[in-house]
Amino acid sequence: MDIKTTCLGVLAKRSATGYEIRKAFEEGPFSHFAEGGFGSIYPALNKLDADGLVTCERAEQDRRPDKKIYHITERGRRALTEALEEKVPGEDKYKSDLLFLLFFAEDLTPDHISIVIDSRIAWYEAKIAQIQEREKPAQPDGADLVGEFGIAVYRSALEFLVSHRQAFIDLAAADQPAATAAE
Amino acid sequence: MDIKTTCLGVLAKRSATGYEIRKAFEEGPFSHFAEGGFGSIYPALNKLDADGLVTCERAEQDRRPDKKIYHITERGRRALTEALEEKVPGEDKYKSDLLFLLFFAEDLTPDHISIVIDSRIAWYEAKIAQIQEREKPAQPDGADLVGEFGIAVYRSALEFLVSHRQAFIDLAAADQPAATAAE
DNA sequence: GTCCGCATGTAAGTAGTTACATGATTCA
DNA sequence: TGAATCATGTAACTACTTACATGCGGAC
Repeated sequence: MDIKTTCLGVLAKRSATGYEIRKAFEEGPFSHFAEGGFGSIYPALNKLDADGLVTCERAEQDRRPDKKIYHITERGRRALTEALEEKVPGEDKYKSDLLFLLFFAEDLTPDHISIVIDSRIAWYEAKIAQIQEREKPAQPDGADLVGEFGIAVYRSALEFLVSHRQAFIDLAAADQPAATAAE
Repeated sequence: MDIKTTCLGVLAKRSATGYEIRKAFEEGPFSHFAEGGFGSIYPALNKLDADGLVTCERAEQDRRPDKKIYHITERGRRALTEALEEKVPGEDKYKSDLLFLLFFAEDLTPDHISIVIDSRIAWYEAKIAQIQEREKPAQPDGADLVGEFGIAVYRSALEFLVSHRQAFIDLAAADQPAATAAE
């Protein structure tokens, strides 16, 4: 999804400033599939405004620069559903730097492999905890179900890493006899 | 990973032409985390050649245009390991269009949701089957372990979709009483 | 006789990242 | 006094995608 659509997605849930949209990309439930810095968010909001998909409300603040609170319009909502319905997302490339790296485990040092795997394990644990923090309502909505999806996938990745950690390290150790002997 | 590094990754496993690299991105074990069309592969190979990270062997062919078979050099191998060791991949954004779409299940039609979920289920099944086709050696290498990782993750995503398919469809149906009534 | 696979490339365009620029407030 | 948070933006750059250009061979 492009940055305009993801901004529209955040605004469909609640009105927000560019700054808040960025926080949503970093922390909230959007952090699992959206990203983007100020350099892409602000131009995107300006374009959405020009296209009439959002409106901009200027809010003066005490001893702070003005906020620009963006609200989604009816046309914006329609544009979002159209963007979502227009294509069936056929696949998700992992495009995972971790898998790419582990693919070449034989060519790396055991040290580096263990650092990488351990930090990823910690990251998965933190992510799962973060999603679980939000209490589940009796009647879950799309966001809740997507959160459960995330937990299921993160958990299986986490378990795999925990159980295969040593195997990857052994691979790295086995293929570097020269380096090990030299030191 | 950028296109130059992924090309280098393919060439680290075996020498190949630009055309074959693209096939590797589409079919082989690289298809899980690498992608790129001719428009990015050929310029990347030229740059790698200019930088001395690969060499280019011209192979004449019977009644066909010349092939350019690229081989990785020692410097290329070093550049690859350096690229892999230089940063610890801290996270993997799903950047998943599917999750983004399901997040807004309430705003979509039950029909669209079911099409999307069913096609994704079929895709996961095909992917898992494709990875399992390669027979496992007694002594698995990085590529084999990464394949198992992929299967574990795909399988948990698949199971989640199968078991929550109806819940997503119900969400879409529940929030569109006006549309349903109007028709 | 038309489409698919093999084979390589360029040019124009899109999208997004990174770095820069500004400035007040609050907390340690 | 220095860093972090709030707050918005621009300019330059990087990287990749899409469309175009060319052409033979083989299968249906």
